[in-house]
Amino acid sequence: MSARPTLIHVAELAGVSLASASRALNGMVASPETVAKVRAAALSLGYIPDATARSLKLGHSLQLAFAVDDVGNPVYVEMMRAIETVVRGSGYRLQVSSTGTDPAETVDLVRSLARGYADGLVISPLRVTDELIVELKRAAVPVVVVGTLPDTVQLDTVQTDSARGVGLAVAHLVESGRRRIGFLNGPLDTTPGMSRRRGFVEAYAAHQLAPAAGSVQEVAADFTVAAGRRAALDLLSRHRDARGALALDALVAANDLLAVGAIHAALELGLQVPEDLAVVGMDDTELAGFFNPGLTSVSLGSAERGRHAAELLLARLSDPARPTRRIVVQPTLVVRASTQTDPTPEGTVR
Amino acid sequence: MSARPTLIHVAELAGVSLASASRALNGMVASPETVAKVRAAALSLGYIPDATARSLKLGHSLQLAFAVDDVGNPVYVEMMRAIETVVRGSGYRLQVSSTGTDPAETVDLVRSLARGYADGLVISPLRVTDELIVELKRAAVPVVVVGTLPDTVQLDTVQTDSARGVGLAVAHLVESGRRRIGFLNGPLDTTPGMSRRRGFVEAYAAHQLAPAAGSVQEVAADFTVAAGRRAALDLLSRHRDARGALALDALVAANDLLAVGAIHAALELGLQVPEDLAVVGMDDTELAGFFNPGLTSVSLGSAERGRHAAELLLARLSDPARPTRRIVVQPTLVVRASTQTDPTPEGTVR
DNA sequence: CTGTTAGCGCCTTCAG
DNA sequence: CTGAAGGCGCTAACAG
Repeated sequence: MSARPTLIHVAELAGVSLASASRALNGMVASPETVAKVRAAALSLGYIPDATARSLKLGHSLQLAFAVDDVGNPVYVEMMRAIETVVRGSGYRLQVSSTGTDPAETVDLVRSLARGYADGLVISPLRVTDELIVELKRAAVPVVVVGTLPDTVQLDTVQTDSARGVGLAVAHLVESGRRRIGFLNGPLDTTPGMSRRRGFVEAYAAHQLAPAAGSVQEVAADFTVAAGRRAALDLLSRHRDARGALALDALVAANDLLAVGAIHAALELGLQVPEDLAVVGMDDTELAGFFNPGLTSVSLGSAERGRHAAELLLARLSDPARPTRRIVVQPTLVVRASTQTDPTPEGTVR
Repeated sequence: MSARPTLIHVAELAGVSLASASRALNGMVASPETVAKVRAAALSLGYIPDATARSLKLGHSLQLAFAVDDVGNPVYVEMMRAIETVVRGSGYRLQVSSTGTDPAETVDLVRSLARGYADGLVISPLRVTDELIVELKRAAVPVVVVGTLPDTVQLDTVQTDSARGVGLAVAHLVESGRRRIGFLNGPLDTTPGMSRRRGFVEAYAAHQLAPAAGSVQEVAADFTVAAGRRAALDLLSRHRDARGALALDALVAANDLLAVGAIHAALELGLQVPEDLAVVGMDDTELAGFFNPGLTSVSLGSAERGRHAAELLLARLSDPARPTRRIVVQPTLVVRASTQTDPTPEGTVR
């Protein structure tokens, strides 16, 4: 393999100058025969323009980035699809980065991404550290945050009221006749974990639910099915008496993955869902619709949030001076079989 | 906002030369006081080095790319995690691109990605067109393909024998006493679709299964749950007589997503899984383990394939001249509740 | 240890 | 319509 051909080689082979070659390939003014010669030369050499050099010269890369903690979570996949739908056609390409749970990694990623590799960034961080905020603000390219930030931070933001979402879940369970409601949360050092906990505590008080013996709250190690199963196993065994009777009749999980883990745990313990234990998830991901039993879930409008985020980013890209916006998407409840004991489960598959 | 500070501004403010500023920031030889001055200047200006310029000069970006048709498919998530595990620590960062089903998009992506934005690429394409192969071969950076390529193509490759995988599934069902086995495939213009079909036809012949009335094969529109449900609905209704009796007692699905869709369809029709219909998936994704009922699935070693792909890529990066390798990962069967009528379903959650 | 200089590959005025 | 020349921001020789 010889070295990659550059525009110089193409120009030489075509017998024209570098400038003419560039113009010919980019559709600028050039005589038809020059275009033909240059095209032929480029083809025979297998010439591909260097994106890096192009970006440096042009000042943009036509790439946008979407950064999340865990692409394995379907909620981010839905967001990504929505973002991509908006972005496509505007000439940008989207690339996804999975940052992992380490906040330092996220900061690191933002730093490098936001300086050259992408023209804009949508980020949905689980853990918002001060350092991350600093980095987000000084990023060289526009950043849109999907999630909650301190009010003082001036950044385009799309958020949801997940505390209210938990409230919807609890209210639905209370209406369905459940009173001994447990809460399966994710890590408390995350923004979603914090706000969901607040939502649960408030709802618990509002409905005057009596605290059971032992805490009805359990914190999973992360927002995954495996962690949800383990935490649910702990929570459920803690609330079982010697005869195996369960002191809990419902569970609100902080997201669908945890909810699925919880259902799995319940089934392992020989419990029936929803008869013995009703389960509500959050995010209303595709998973909720096709799981068995169908999972009642609080939609946090992930697709809508993604769409808004992409639109905000595009808008800022075309007008860097526009005032920052903060969009709030309201949660809605989607009822399925996991909380319905009557015989008509809503076999919806979307 | 003023223009972004460059290294020149830092150097000026620190009262040193451009070169010294560069050296000071990159930890090259420099006097302690120079380092201090430059650091201070950089900090006060909020200087961030331009990644594009750096890449152009250095000739590499320290970024690797993983391109798949649909990041929504958990099999790719597992591959990605494995790749990331290998790549991390070698100094590269991984970015993911979801190309969508359009082969032209994929070609386009390879073209741009493989010229500047990344130093290497792992790609797992569903549809391998001649044009894609051409593009893969002429890519300016090393490419590793996860999937099957024509034998003549000289590229590092990691593949699996999915035809044999289908064979394992059919054999298991036959051993479990099933004889009227249907096949739920993905699109036939995809590499996996083609090879799985071959596997099914061969297995069908090998076990001397009698063809039922009407085709026992059905092709879903794509490899998703929704498409699987729809196709399964078609297939199952076609094999039901007027009294509702099912002429099929088992289904092999081309991946876990289709299998889940099929189970959903079966339940909608009032069938019991596995009593009325046993279902086998492929890929043995996390989904298979926590679905209800647990999904028997043929593992195609997605994590292992990802690991191999990453290692091949790293190896080629450090030695571009090494001979190309072709690694084959063998499928294995993982039995769970969806094919077991006896009362001990293997509630495994991994 | 430091400053000067020459590019990385490309696009784009500016003259011709 | 074409060619020559000047950078985009950075790093790596090369002298001093």
